[in-house]
Order: sequence, then C-alpha cells, then structure tokens
Amino acid sequence: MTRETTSAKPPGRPRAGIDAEVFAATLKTVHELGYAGATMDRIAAAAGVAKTTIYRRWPSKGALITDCLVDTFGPLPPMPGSRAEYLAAAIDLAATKIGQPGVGAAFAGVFVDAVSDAGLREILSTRLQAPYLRALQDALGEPEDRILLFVDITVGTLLHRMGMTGAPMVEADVAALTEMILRHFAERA
Amino acid sequence: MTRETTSAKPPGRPRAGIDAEVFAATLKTVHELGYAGATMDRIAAAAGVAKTTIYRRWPSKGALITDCLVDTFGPLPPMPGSRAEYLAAAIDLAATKIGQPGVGAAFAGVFVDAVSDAGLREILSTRLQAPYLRALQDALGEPEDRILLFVDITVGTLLHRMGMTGAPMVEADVAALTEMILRHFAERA
DNA sequence: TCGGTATCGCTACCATTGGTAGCGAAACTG
DNA sequence: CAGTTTCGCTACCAATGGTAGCGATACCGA
Repeated sequence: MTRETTSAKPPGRPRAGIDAEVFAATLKTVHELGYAGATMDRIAAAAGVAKTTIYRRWPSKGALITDCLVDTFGPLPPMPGSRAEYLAAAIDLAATKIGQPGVGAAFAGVFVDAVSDAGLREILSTRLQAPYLRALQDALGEPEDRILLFVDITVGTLLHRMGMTGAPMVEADVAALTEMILRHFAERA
Repeated sequence: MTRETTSAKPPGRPRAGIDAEVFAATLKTVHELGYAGATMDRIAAAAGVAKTTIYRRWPSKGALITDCLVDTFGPLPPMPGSRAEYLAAAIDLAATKIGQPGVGAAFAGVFVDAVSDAGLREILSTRLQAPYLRALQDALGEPEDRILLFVDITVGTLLHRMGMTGAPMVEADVAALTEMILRHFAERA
C-alpha cells in the first residue's frame, strides 16, 4: 500500500517509510485532541517526524487525513453469497471503522472542511468515495443514485451519531440500522 | 425568540435588535464562502455591525451559528393525525431547512467543530437538539434510543448528501428516504 | 437639562495554526 | 568522491478567532 509501483530506481536519498507512523500518529492525535486540536505540529511530533517532511508528501492537512482514512478503511471485502449479505457487510465495515478511535472524528472533520474547499472535495471524492461507489455499483448493478443514497444513509447516520455523542454507535442500533436499510435495498430497484 | 423574559427595565443604552440581520448575514456568508470562509469579520461586515458587537452577544462563532440554526429551524409543527404523518412532517422539515442556502453547510460546520469542543457540544445539544428530541419523544412516546436513531438517520443522511455533493437532496431521494424510515418507525417499538 | 449606565463602532492587538523558504546534514547511487 | 534527493530544523508569513480599551451614543430617572 505504501510502495509505489514505479519500478525505476531514482537517485538520491530514498524516502523513509513513515506512512504507517504518520497515519497512526494522526488517528491517535485526533482521538485525543479532536480534529481541531490535531495540529500538524502535534501530528508531526507524535509521529517523530518534522512537519516539513509531512508537507513534502501531503499537500495539505485534508489530504493527509484523507489518505489516512483510505489506509484505514481498506478495500471492500469480496462479494459474499447474497445481496443482503453484501450490503450488511458494507454497513458493518463502515460501522466498525468509523467506531475506531479517531476515525470518526477525522472523517467528520475532513468531510466538513471539504464543504468549503473544492480542491479537498476533489481529493476526498476521488481517493476515498469513488472506489467504494464503483465497487458497490459493480457488485449490486444498481443505478448510481440508489448507491449514493445507500452511502448517504449508512455513512451519514454513523457520522452523525459519532459527532453528536462523541461515541460510536452501539451494536443494537447498528443492527436496527442494518435491518432498516436491508428492507429497503434488499431487492433491486 | 429574541426577547428575554426578564421583565425588568435595565438602565443604559438598550441593545439594538440586530439578531435578524446577523442571522441573515451568517447564512448568506456561509452560503457564498463556505463554513471556513465565513469569517467573523465577514459576517459582521455583511450584517453591517462591528465584530465586537457580535462577540458581546454570542460567546463564540459556534454559539452564533447554533443560535442561527435554532432561529432557522423553528419549532416542530404540531402533531397531525397519524404517527406516520408526524414522522413524515419532521423529515420534510429537516430536508427543507437543510436544503436552504447556507443552512446545510452551517449545520455541518458547527457539528464538526462540536466534535472537538465540549463546550460547543453542550451548546449545540442543549439549544438545538434537545428541544426536538423532547418534542419527538412526547409526540411518539418511544424510548429515547429510538428517537435518537431516527434523528441520526434523518439529519445524518441529509447532511452527508449536502457535504458530499454541495447540493441539497433531490425530492425523489427524500421520498425514498422517507418511505424507508416510515416502514421502520411507523409502528411503535 | 443633566448625570448614570450600558451599548455601539472602531482600532489595535494577541495566540494559534496551516503552510512555506532555506539551510546544513544525511543517505543512497555510481 | 561527486551528484542527487530527502531529512530535520529554524524562521517566517497570512489568516483567523477572540479580547482590550477608547470615545461616542442612546436611554432612564431626577
């Protein structure tokens, strides 16, 4: 994940493999101090890396957070037997990841920054959301607007709970949410 | 809404009635420049008021936005005939208001600021969310966790759409969302 | 009309934070 | 060793939320 696919051998000092440390430091700092409190200086310090080094790799704080989320979420699990199982797995993945320390706050933070920053919105949409939309569309064969609604409901609900209470959604509520969504999306449009 | 209930007559120069102008300027500025671009200086300028005057009434930007939202949303309409109609009316109110220029962005912005600011979370929860929770609970007679889930789904979905696309949810999707929610919440727990 | 009081607008100011420039040192290739 | 690139560091800038203090202004009561 952290290796480029360019097989050339560039001259000069090679880049140190700091992505894992920086991502971990980012989530830890956001978890402890919140999105606003997670200063680039603090993230750099927590990662044991100079701030300028971070800015050499990520053009902005939003881009760093986005890549951190991409790294955290990972790819969607492969399509299991039924449509319902696939949808349930996707909801479960979202709930699990968003509930991890720092992930929900980081997601919500970059999400809102993106509202007022077209460049960041582009990054967020391209790097984080688009792959999932495509995977869902391929697996379900549904029109795009239904996929979008599914994502809005799933992610929006989980983030809202995280933001309002500061704590991830309890399992019982995730189950209720899943049941409601499945009843609506189980059969094709 | 903007008048205190203390019926005493305090001495000194009375406060000018600027709430309406400030609220309008806030939404207009957020709409045009986004949440991050809506500087307190710019809001004050748009309202034709000094920044210090705003800070004399609202202790922080988050508090101002919250009061602006409280003013925008207003009270829930009275309970109509059926439970389903009441739920549908609440969803419709949320969708309509969040779709108004600046409201969705302002909501999302203050929402995320609240994640990392306990004081603001208190303000947001007390002044904006609590009244609606109570009204819904009184009207529906449901346990609190179900009310919370209903609000998470409704508001979270609408905000997520606003944030990701920058545009309010189209009517067809609101209708689909309403139908899904009603099927789940129509009968009591 | 005049004092008391509280607000208004204004300017100046501070601390924080995202982001940048430039430097010498380090690491790798050939 | 020369060339190249990255690293850490310090210093720095612009923007922004928020504050302090000023003279001016509007209202009340005597």
